[in-house]
Amino acid sequence: MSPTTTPAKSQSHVVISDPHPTTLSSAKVLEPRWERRKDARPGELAAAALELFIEKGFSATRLDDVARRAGVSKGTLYLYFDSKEELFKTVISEGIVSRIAEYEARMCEYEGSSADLLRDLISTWWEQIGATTLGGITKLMLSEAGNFPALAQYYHENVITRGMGLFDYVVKRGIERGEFRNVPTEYLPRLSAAPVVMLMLWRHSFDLCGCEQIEPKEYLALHTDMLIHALKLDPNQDKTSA
Amino acid sequence: MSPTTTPAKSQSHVVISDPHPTTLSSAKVLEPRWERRKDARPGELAAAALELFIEKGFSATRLDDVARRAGVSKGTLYLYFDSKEELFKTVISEGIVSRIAEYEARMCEYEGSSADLLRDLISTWWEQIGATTLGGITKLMLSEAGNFPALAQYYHENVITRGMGLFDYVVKRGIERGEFRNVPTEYLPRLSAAPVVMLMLWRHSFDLCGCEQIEPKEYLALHTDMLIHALKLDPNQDKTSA
Amino acid sequence: MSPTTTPAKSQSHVVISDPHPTTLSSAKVLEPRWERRKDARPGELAAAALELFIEKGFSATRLDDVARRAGVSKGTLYLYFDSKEELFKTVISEGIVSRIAEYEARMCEYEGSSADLLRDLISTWWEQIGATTLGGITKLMLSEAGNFPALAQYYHENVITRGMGLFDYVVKRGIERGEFRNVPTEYLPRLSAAPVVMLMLWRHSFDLCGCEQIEPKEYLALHTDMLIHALKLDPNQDKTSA
Amino acid sequence: MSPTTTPAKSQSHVVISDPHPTTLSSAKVLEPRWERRKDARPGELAAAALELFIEKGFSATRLDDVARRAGVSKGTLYLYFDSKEELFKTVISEGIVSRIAEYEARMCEYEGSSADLLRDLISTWWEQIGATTLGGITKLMLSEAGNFPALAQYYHENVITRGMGLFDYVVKRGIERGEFRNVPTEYLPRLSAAPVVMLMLWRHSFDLCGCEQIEPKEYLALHTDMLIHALKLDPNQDKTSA
DNA sequence: TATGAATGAGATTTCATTCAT
DNA sequence: TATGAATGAAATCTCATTCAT
Repeated sequence: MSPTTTPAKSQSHVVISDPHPTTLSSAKVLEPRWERRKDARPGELAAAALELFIEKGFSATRLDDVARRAGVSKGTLYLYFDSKEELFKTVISEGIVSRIAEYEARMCEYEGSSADLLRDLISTWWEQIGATTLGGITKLMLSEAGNFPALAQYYHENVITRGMGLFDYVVKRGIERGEFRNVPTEYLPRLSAAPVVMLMLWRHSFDLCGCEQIEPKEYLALHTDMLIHALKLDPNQDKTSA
Repeated sequence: MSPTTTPAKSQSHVVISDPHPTTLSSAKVLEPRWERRKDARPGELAAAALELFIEKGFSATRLDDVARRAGVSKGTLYLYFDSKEELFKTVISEGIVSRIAEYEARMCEYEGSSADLLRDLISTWWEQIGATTLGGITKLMLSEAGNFPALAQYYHENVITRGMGLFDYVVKRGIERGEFRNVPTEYLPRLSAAPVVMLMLWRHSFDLCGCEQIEPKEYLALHTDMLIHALKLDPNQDKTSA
Repeated sequence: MSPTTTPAKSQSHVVISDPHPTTLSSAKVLEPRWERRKDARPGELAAAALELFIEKGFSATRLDDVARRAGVSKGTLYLYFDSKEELFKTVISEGIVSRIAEYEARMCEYEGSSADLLRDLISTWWEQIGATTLGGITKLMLSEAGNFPALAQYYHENVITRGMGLFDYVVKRGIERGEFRNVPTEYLPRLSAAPVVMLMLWRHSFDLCGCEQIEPKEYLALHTDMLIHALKLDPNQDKTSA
Repeated sequence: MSPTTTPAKSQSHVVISDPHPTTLSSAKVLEPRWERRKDARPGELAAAALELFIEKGFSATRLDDVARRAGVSKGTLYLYFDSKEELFKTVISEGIVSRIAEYEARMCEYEGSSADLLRDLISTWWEQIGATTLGGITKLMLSEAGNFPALAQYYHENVITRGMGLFDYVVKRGIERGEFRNVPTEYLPRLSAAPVVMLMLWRHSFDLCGCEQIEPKEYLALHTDMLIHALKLDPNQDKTSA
């Protein structure tokens, strides 16, 4: 369901169709204000829903609240979404508007050192993904994976795997080019990403309760430093260790 | 509410009482019918509830299901817990029966190298915490932090902070004893723990949907290796880098 | 149901079974204390139930509370009463241990003036009935009349009517003996009794909420005075007025 | 919550708002099906609830029944009232829309004899209050005073006290103008009102069970006559008696 | 398109009643 | 006789969904 098309109800396949990235992430659209923004509606609704789903979880979110936050009546929701579950699926799939693709492209052209590429990846990821709505979606999906296995699988394939792919590309590039130690690469992307993901989750959970705040800049800087250190070639040998 | 004491209702405060983690494990009993009365009950109920809360989340779990899984009637739940929310709180605080304390003690006496201690910590943590119910509780608490801020705060103070404390101890020990690089330690424990926590979360979310399985042994071995590598002293200089 | 006979079960008329008369009016019995008072049980239970029914009404009273107040377990109630409703009926019928009969007898022998007899009736009634449990029962029965019509009817016949009968006797005696004005007597007893009844009700309702307290002595004194005044013969005529 | 305003929920305070007594009268509407939506709703619901509360008491009344009697679904009740208790409070406070105020005004202007004023008060009271819903509310409140002390207090202050005030005014007026005996006035209003109140209660309790019916006209006529007689000056003396 | 009153299925909670001990 | 854990039917309350306007 694209926000720029007519509201097409009841999408076909189990999950997700047609992600049109631009809209979900930024719900406030930039029309001339004199005109009651018409087609922005579904996007606004989804945005409101997403916020609440992230805050409270799927079940605990009432459509009443979604409607109120979106500033419409409850009935209006049903003009655009067949059911609460449909809304959820839409919200998730809409959210998957990956800059991942953009970044994939950018990476291929990169010519600097792999360490620098890794640095860039981590900081860019945080800025483009972790700190945006996508961070919340990940937390949401993680919480609801048990209740929406198909959706979770879809999310895994389309977001997680591709996200990991970015890391995979960098570390393999580094190893192949002799810049990094030759560590086993199966879990390396996950390990590289774990702290970034944790930061995303933290921000949408304990951080909210006035618990300990994490300073992303410093936290990620240290992570990057450690990671590169860990991948650095052993100075007095060209073998790897384990 | 300890499973071995008399069922005391309405303990609204969140307190760790009498940790008997074993009771939170298996709820399925294979009696003939409905004749049994003991005071293993509260523990059984809590165990059943915990399982479901972890699987489906708090709101999505119906008390009907909890009762069914525990093999009792719905009314019985109210014999031991004032409300669903109370049940949730109990389940969380009961679960926090940390081996953490045990491990804290053990660590102080440790005399080997800090690298070995770190290795030990990570593998022990996984075995004693990550792979047990506590792992699920963490996922649950992360999901519900927004809905139960007080409980989340409590959990943060009593579980997360102390868990991080273990890592804190080890890395500081290593640095002080000149075994590790002198990296800034503020976020070091988090970074060291992040991959372990991610593994816990994974197991209770995407792992369930038949997504990619992670082999804890190997995953953690790599993490440990990388971490120690990252902390290793730079061989031919006494300075640190950043 | 006489209070002085042996507990005869299953009396004839529509309602009521199993009254254990001796006990209800005074629950604390006078056995040797060394022996666990056995047969006092049902009476104690009924007494506890009565108190609560009066305070909270029938539906709002939980058997749990009755048991607690009587100091027994809930199950015990069922050893003596078939159901909550049965308990209610018993409590009502037990309560009807009328001093009315005694007073009826006393009245017949009275030889003084009818005004004095009226004075005596009012003050005695208050002391013997209004101020005792019977007052509460009246309030209870009035509240529950809609839910227990048969019982209400029974109560009407056996308590209210006979109580009114006392007043009826007095006023008719006064008129017949030329002491009182010849007013129509159909509603005279009710009118004479109304203030006394209101006092009973008040004590078991608004009085409890810290509202205005009524001083029975003075209140009833004024009532008596007014009543006698109202019945006094017109001084300068031997006819009646209307 | 006034029946003519928008249904505002959660007015926990007990306030007299916008008395439209007429709306509390007939709940039975004879529509074809379930198509009607207006804002006569809250009034209809309250009316249905009141009837049942009076008949059966608060606890014994099921919201199911209220809904059925009002011809709506159970859920609809919660559109207008936060809880059963809130409904109760609303019903009580709504009911208190006293003609008392009107009568207070009328009384001040009265110029006839105090005896006539008293006559008028009694008959008017019966017609305007006793015979209307307010009579039932009094019975209800008396029954539930123990369970809703705050509400009872409120009722006492706003209804009972003011009602008594009417009688107070008349008898004091009579005494001051030398028309009545100089009796102590503290309890005089209560005594004057007691028979009228009893009549109200009777109608909503024993009267329903096919017990003895009371003919209001005659009953009240006698009461009035007696009362005036009792207050009449002693003819051949200017002193009072006691 | 948009509303929001109304619905009804289903959730949580209560409590009279039972029954093994 | 007495207990109190357990039950299950029924009550209160919630909320996704519908539909007349």
